[in-house]
Amino acid sequence: MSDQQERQPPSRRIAEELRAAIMRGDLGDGDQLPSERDLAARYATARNTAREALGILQAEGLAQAQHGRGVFVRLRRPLMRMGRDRYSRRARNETGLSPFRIEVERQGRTPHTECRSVTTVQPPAEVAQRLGLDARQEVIRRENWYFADDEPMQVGVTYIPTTVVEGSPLATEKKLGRGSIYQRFEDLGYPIARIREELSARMPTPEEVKGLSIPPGVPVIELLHTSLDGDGRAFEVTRFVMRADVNGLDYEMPVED
Amino acid sequence: MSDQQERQPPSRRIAEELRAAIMRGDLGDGDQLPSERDLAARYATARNTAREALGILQAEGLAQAQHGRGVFVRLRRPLMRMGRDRYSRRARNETGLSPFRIEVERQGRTPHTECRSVTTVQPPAEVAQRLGLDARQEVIRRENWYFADDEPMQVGVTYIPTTVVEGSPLATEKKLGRGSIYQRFEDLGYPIARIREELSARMPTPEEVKGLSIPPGVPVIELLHTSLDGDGRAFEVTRFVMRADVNGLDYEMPVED
DNA sequence: GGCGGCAACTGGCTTAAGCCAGCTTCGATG
DNA sequence: CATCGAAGCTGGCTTAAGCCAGTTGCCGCC
Repeated sequence: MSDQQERQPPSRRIAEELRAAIMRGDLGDGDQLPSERDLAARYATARNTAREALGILQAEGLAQAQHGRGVFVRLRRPLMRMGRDRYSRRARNETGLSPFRIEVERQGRTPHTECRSVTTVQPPAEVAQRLGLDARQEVIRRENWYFADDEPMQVGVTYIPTTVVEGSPLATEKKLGRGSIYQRFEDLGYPIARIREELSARMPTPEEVKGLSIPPGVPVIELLHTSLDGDGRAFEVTRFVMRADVNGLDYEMPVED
Repeated sequence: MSDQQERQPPSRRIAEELRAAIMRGDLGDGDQLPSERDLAARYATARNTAREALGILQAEGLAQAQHGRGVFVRLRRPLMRMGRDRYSRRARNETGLSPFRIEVERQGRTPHTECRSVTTVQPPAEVAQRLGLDARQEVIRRENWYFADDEPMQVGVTYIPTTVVEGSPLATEKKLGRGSIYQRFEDLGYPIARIREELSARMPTPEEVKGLSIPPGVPVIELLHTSLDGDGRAFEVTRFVMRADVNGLDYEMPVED
């Protein structure tokens, strides 16, 4: 044991040894870690100290506890690659699918989307700004949940100026039938030509943990998407919250001069 | 107290009440939370139970403990917006600066970059793949650390095929003098024309926590960047690890057909 | 062979008590 | 007025013990 290790409190030292075992591959995806009681005996320490060590690994996203079963190395999962191409007309025309469905099917899973509400609201300030609206102007708010094999992957809250969707089922209906929302915008005279995507990452709120079934130690990616037509008009803003253990972004694009 | 709250263990209920106070704005950025001992007295509970509650908020990125001082609401900081424009020749020519420096100065802070090593290595598999190399072919590896006002913001490990930088200080020198690495690539016959950026988010490793001074409950954004020239040749791959509390990405781009 | 119950495993969470170490504030002294 | 030391605040961490609740495996019985 190195000098640095010697000075560490036992909970951190135990965590360090378990982490090293995971990193070396001695403990692989899905493998069970020693129990709290087992570690306590093995390291001649209190059960709570061992439990603290396991908690450190969970907070780092390396392990996941299951009540009554044990603590397991968290599975590293293939990420869904969400990219610019998901908005392309070619992708839409070839498959008739929305960007999310394309990617889920690419992974051999069954996509399923659920619109949970359609309301008329005043937009958040950052949304109003991107839509070029006065904050008092109301917009249509659609809340969509995205699943793969019944597993929640992300949630998207879409804001659309009422003028864009007057008379369209987009303004009133949860169920829109098959096809992409962007085909509908095109039919309404708003063909998507440019997008802006602003990304950040943070820890999920308890509501997001619950709604998206996010394991401990897993952050979310927050993606603020703006759609613009050929004239540069923003006609839709969507705030996505994506589980970071199953979602990634993948952009390929020219460098502007 | 609602039925749901009534059934929650005390540590979660205390956390919930503190979280609500933060969300309501009753506790603002930088405000001190009640101490462990104070909460224990107030809720007639054990100090460790109160401590557990504060730990929940730290894990969510809402609070930060300081040894001997207290627990404080974590500051929400303005994000540096890293985007496609950071690679543009116009931005480079107008400022003579690298993309990182442009953004730090935009925030009124002092940028500072430090190359910590230049070595020749065999690339990781995912890097070899993106550079179109056999994994046995060696590449130049440069490790750069990026600071704003002496605060570490991100680290980037750059891989460049040796053929691209033969005879260039890029292959051998830590200090490159003023100007952008992409100007040097242009001078070497590799003008950047396209980029690919693959993004994900995760919790940082202990080494990253230490090196980047990441507060608890703050994830990192991992950005795998590939630079391509006009012929579609990849000439550089950089893996960035960015503190998610101070970095965000911001892309505006045409939708491809 | 299937089913149910029980024992033994597991994690979830609390308690009371304690000691260590960092930081802040206040009072005494020069 | 400045400095230093002590007291009192703070968080870091452990201990021993305990009880609750979920899961699993095994054994007995039908």
